[in-house]
Amino acid sequence: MSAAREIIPIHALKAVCSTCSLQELCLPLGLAQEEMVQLDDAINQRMPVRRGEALFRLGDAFRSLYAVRTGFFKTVVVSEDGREQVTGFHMAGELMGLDAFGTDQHGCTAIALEDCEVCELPYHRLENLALEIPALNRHLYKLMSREIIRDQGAMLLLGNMRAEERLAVFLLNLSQRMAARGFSSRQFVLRMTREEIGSYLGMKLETVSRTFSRFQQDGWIKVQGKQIEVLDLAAIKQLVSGCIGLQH
Amino acid sequence: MSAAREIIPIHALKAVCSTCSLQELCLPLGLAQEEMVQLDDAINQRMPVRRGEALFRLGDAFRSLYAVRTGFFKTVVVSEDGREQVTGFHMAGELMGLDAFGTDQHGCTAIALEDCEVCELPYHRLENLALEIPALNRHLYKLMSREIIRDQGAMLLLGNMRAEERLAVFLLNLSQRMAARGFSSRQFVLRMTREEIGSYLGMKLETVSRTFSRFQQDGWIKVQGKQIEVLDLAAIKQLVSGCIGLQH
DNA sequence: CGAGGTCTTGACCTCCCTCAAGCCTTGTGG
DNA sequence: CCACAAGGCTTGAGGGAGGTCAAGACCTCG
Repeated sequence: MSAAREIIPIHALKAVCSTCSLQELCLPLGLAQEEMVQLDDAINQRMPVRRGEALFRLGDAFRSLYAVRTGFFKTVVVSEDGREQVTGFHMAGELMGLDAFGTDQHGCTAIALEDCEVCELPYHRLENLALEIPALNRHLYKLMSREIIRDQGAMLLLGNMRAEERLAVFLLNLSQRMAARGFSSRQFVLRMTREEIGSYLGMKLETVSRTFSRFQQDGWIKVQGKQIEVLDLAAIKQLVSGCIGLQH
Repeated sequence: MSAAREIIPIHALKAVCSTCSLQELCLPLGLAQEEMVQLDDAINQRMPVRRGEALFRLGDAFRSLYAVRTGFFKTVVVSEDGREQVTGFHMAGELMGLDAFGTDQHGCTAIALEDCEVCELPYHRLENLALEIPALNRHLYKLMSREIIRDQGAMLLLGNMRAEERLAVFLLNLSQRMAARGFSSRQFVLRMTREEIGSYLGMKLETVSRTFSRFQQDGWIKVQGKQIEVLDLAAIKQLVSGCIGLQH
């Protein structure tokens, strides 16, 4: 955790929102050009995080939000008796730490599933800037409420749906998020293990594996370890139709 | 709970935070006296909502947050195929609508489980006031992040815990929230049906009923329909120990 | 007082978990 | 560069928690 924070990029480039390719997906969405330049000043340079490292941990003092620039994170909540629940997977342009925004402690742990880069958004600067730029303040509200809605979708998924449906929702969601970032929506690599998928979806890793196999037998997908190819999107959508699922 | 309703002053005035008995639980928490008076101006008079009525519905234009003054609400998300997931129960001092804050549409439906009164907090006034009062703005952030954490606790509950544990967490949580409002933590009336409890906890109403019966056989609680008496709090806590659960 | 909603309880069944064995992939050190 | 270890994945067999279906009791409210 502390390791990550101390590493400084080699040619300390400052990340700038105003030229970032992710601006349509990330914090600056909807800001005017001049406001975005103000935001640039409030953001710390790109920080690398190595695979397996924690960006922050549950209970850490909350100082900053983080935006994923490249790579893939999971966030987890751990109960006292050691049960771990994955609460989300996060890719480029998505913010982490909103569950602690305005408080003094992080409410979950964020772990890099591959080598990543993040932008750091120090809270006090962001707060001050938000008070000056109403559009930014409103956008922060919006991002947080979107997170609430996402979590409520996850509750519906965990509370009401069967293993097949859960995994279908998961695949569809991932596929859509890949597409939104300009990657193929039909072929992608899972960055997380079966166990992590299972934890997120409330099922055991064996059930995840079996369900993948069944989807493959049905000709819906092709699975080769972490490599997924979607063959019959319509069939998967059919299964999920009527579910609310995991909008991100 | 119904007792609370009778406390209402007869000369129905404009709701004012600065004199409200719920201020410690509600929006004004942490504001200075003068700031609270400003907040008074931004709040609409008490609105009654009849049992069974919707305060707002999923998809409705978002115009206001609502604070429960008296009574009891559920919020639900309904998927297209009609599956209903209860996402929360809300009692005096708790805000509803945060999942839509800063957006233009409500993300869930809020239904009164008994005759209720709410305070309406129009968004545009709240937003303007928040830009003037940093403490209020920060408190709004905090309320939203608390909601996110609460939902993540629910995810852990739905994803990892067995029926017994879920119901124990539910009872404990309710008991604590009653206590925080000055009601008995040992005896209370469930305002929701078994089916609604089940929906919230991701189990069927029969399982809720059976689990209540088992708790009663074990001497942990006494159940008479909706009337619950907690007999052995320690045993229930024991069952829940190590779980994160549903902080509110 | 009766009707409809709510709750309890029983019997049965199914989906998913558990346990186990073996294979595959990845990374590391000789 | 290969070998081996360790973690990750798949698949099978069996069992159990909770779902489903059904019947009847109990409220509660018009």
